[in-house]
Amino acid sequence: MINITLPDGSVRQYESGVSAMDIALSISEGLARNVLSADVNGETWDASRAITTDSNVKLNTWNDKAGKNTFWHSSAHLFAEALESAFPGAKFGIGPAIEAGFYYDVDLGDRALAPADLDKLEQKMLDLAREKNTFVRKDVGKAEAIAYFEEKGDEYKLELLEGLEDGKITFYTQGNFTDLCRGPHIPDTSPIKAVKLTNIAGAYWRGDEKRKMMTRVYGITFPKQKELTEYLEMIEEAKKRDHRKLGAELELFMFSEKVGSGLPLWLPKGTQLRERLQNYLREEQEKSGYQMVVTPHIGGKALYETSGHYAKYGADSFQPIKTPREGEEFLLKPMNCPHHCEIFAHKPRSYKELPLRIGEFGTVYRYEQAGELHGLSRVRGFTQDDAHIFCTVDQVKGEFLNVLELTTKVIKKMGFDNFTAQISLRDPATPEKYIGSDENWDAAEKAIIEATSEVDLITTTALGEAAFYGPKLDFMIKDALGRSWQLGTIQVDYNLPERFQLEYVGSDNKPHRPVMIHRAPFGSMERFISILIEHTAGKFPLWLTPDQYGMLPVSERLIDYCKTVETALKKYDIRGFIDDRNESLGRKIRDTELKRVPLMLIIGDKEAETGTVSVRRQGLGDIGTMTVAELAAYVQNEIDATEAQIEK
RNA sequence: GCCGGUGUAGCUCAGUUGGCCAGAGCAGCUGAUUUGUAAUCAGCUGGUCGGGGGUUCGAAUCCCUCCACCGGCUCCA
Repeated sequence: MINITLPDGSVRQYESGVSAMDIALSISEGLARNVLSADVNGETWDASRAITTDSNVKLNTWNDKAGKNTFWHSSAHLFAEALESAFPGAKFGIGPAIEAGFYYDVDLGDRALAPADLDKLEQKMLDLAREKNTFVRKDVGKAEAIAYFEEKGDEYKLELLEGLEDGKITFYTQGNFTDLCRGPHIPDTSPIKAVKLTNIAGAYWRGDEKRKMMTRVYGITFPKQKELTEYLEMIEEAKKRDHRKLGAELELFMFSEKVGSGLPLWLPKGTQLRERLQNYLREEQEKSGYQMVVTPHIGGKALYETSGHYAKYGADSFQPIKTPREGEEFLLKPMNCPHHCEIFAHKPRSYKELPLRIGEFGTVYRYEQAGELHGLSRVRGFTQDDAHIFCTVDQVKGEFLNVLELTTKVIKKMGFDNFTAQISLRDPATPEKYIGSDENWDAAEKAIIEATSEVDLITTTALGEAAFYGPKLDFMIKDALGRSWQLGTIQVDYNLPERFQLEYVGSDNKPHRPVMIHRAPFGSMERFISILIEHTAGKFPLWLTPDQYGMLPVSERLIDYCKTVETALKKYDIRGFIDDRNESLGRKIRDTELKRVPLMLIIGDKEAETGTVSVRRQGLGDIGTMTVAELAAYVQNEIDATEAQIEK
């Protein structure tokens, strides 16, 4: 008998060789029907695989991430089976599960896959799924595995086999398809009830552009048709919210071929939004002890030689700007840190000044590859909500706490409630890859871990993801559609203080090297706004939106009254515009609704006589007649409610 | 940067077996209308068909090349 420990801590006894499926059956038949795979001592296994030692077992269903992964990976095999039956002789690369669904890289030789083929393949997958074929795991020797794929003529699988150790190779077979695969898989194909092949794209074999371009087919599957429908609706909604589309419609920003790709031009509405956001961040940072600075958009080449960036990135960056005088060269600044280092270095610093927090909305330019550019999320010129904190090793933890508190607050204020972070540490196996002393690294890593554990923040830890110059923390948020986005970072840096020979005088009257912390909670204004647009679908919070109201007179003769209301609202810091076009009220409402202006103030003779406005809320409709003072209270109340939300 | 796709008016889109002056709706302008909770009516303006080169009697349509954008790949100090 062996002891099986379940996630709730309960321990049950079973015969050795029991499978996760058997365990599920012993609990309930319903559970057994839903089991897709099981985590056995932290490793995901087939539900049918025999367990022979005392183990911790967690049963994975569709509701678990691991369950979905198993489901989608098995779906990739099902796709491969369908593809092979339609295109005999197809060769297969890799076919993993991804965040949403799966893909499979295939080589069809001279044949091409057309979108019309996808419909047929989806149907074929459903037909095969209904056959309820079991996924059969088989251990194979390396020689046998090689013989199988040589016979099949699949050089990709042969190449994958080269990297695998004899004795650890497994095949999985379902129906007529056998694949080299570590597994695990779902018990059989029958739970796959809804299939959508979403996209065909090119992808290099092993991500190497010198190697063959394969055809990558993306797909997603579900145990219920309804879930597929919902997923497709979500994709549609995402398309509607695309910040590139909304940015153009709401006249927030534009691009010009003449100005250059990846260089956004901010239009008046977008500028209002962005400045309001910056002002808010600036105020919050000043409250947290930051001092704002402004530095130029270019810097002498020597600055980047000192920082080391020129050696590392110079060739792939915007090339130096030359002056009429011989030999002078400047670079567009790709980051603000060297400038801030110079600010630190401009006078002798005392330990009493630390932590010294230098902040800047610093515009930087990076020559991103042409194919990388994407709306506002990936651009060549952008503004970081940047700051550099110069402090002692002992102060690192406190500064992390300070930044975490600040970031949490501003992210909440923007209306995001799903906020997490990833801690990136050294890979302990390769200490030679990192600069800085072990003691400093240990202290900083410990400080980050402690700081994150002291605040209410869900974190994951990734070993080996640290930069060579220090550990870091990356912020992630989920938007209204459940999509994850990476925002900014906090990064400890031992490198630049060294390179710039930065020093402060300690209480011992001796020079010491400060630690530098880079931090940009949003990452960049551009990228953050792109996320905010998609999160809110262009319906920005009342405090932030460019126009809070549109005033819509029923007739042109009411424009004078509108102007008196406008003046009155200005006194309450409520902003908006008067739609004085000679158009019907219906037309004005429609246009204002589409512009996502939150409040429509409808002005007719009744309102003019009684000194009121009739208020319509975007997306909701008429919410009643108010005086200016009542409207001001309504607006203030909503803004205060946002603040109250943050305090929670 | 690589693979594939797309590029016609400010926007959304018609228009290719190569053939009269390249079309529509919306937007814009002008006029009429003075409007009560999601599009008032009429007239008018607007395009070197992404740029350049070529084939042809003739090119939006065929070829070459460059650019931009889209979907991926790789990359992201």
